[in-house]
Amino acid sequence: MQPSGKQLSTTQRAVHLLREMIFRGDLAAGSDHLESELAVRLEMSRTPIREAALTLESQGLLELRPRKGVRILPVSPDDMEEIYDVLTELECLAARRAAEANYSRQDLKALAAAIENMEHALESKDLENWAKSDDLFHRELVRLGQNSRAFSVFEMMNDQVRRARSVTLFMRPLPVQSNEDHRQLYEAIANGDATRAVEIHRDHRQNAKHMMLDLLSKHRLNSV
Amino acid sequence: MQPSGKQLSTTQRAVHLLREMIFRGDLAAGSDHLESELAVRLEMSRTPIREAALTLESQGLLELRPRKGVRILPVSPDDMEEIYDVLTELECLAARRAAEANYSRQDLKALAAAIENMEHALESKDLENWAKSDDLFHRELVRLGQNSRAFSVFEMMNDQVRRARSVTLFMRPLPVQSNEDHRQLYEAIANGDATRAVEIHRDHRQNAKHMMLDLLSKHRLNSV
DNA sequence: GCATTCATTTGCGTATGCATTAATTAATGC
DNA sequence: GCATTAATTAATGCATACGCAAATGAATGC
Repeated sequence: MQPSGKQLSTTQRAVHLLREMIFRGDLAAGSDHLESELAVRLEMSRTPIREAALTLESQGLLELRPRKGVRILPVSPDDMEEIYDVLTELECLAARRAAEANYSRQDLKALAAAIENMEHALESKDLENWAKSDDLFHRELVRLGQNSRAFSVFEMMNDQVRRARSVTLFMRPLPVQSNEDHRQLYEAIANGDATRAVEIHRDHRQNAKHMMLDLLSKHRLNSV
Repeated sequence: MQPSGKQLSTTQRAVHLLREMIFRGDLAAGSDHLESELAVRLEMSRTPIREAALTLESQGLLELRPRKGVRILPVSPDDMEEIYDVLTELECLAARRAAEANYSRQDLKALAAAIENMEHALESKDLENWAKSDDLFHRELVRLGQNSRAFSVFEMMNDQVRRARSVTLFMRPLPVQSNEDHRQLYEAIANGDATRAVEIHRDHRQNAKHMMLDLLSKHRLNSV
């Protein structure tokens, strides 16, 4: 949502870089890092590091602990459950509002495109791309819900899920049902059937949650 | 949720003070304030002001605009609708989880106490106290939902509603139905009837939203 | 008198410095 | 040898300093 033709401030760069480092696992969950250490690593002074850390702290990605440095927050299965539950509600809200909004098929074409991409990816068993399109689908769904606050909370929490999913992606069975759910949701929205849209999507999300939790527990992943 | 026996850091004080100033209307919605101006006003340097502003920005209370100072974000009726919609979902999630949690009446006593206070306040037409207890009820409900993320998003958004409600409190009819709703919700939770709990509370919240929006529109309050 | 350009001001972004205080290690007593 | 306390270290929280860029105002040309 930033004007893209702008050169970012050092603080903004710090936010981006730290996020990436966290998601790439470069800064492992549970690890501590001194502000000054990060400063040399990103070749900037402590100030932008601190400001970025403050931002990321309020986004729930890390924690500033005096004298211990910033701690990358691990996400436990219980955390995961919390996150999925919140995401479920926000996405269902979006689904309802989207269905009520009388969108044309044209308005929904990004959603449809995401579904097609997922189906193609699934056929060629390209899980990475499937995950990417799945993500896009959910994001587009929430965008269609037209609630900027719901959207920003969604983005925040979805980031955490993404991290967990990148770990479990190749442990799970092929997401055939998932694609089917999405297509049904799309139809419900296009038909303006809010009740059904919510019903489908709530199930979809709860299934996803249980799948994730089962995987985490089966593989003894107590934190991601 | 801070350990209360602790002396706060300057930055934390700045956060608290700025919040208060915003909610008391001391910093009016839509107004701009230079960092340096706030610094002298709170008798501290720019650094903690900036850090506090960054925090409050990510909580949606204000916006940092280079060279224009921090801008206290006005809340429009559309914003209000967004906020109510998110709150509705999060509180309904909490209601469902609370009902599923098999709480004893003992566990629910804070909830019951809030209801009683509301009823007393209503009898003596003490709206200020009614609002306070109502707030407590909703907060306790979400707490019982046992989802820390939902809780913190709730708190964030509830702050904004509180501001709007303090303006409209004396414009509205006596909240008789509201108390009745709360009592029914309490019973549903105590009886472990999740479906009914959600049903009641969703209605309750949607009514509150429409009441608020009607008041804002009737009184031409385009921003709070 | 209006516009355009140049100078000036000013607020922010970032760096740096410093005092405070927690953590760690050394030291002393038992 | 262990515990308790003193000394040292080190990281943060905050203050301050500074350069840049945007906004404002002055000056010059037409």
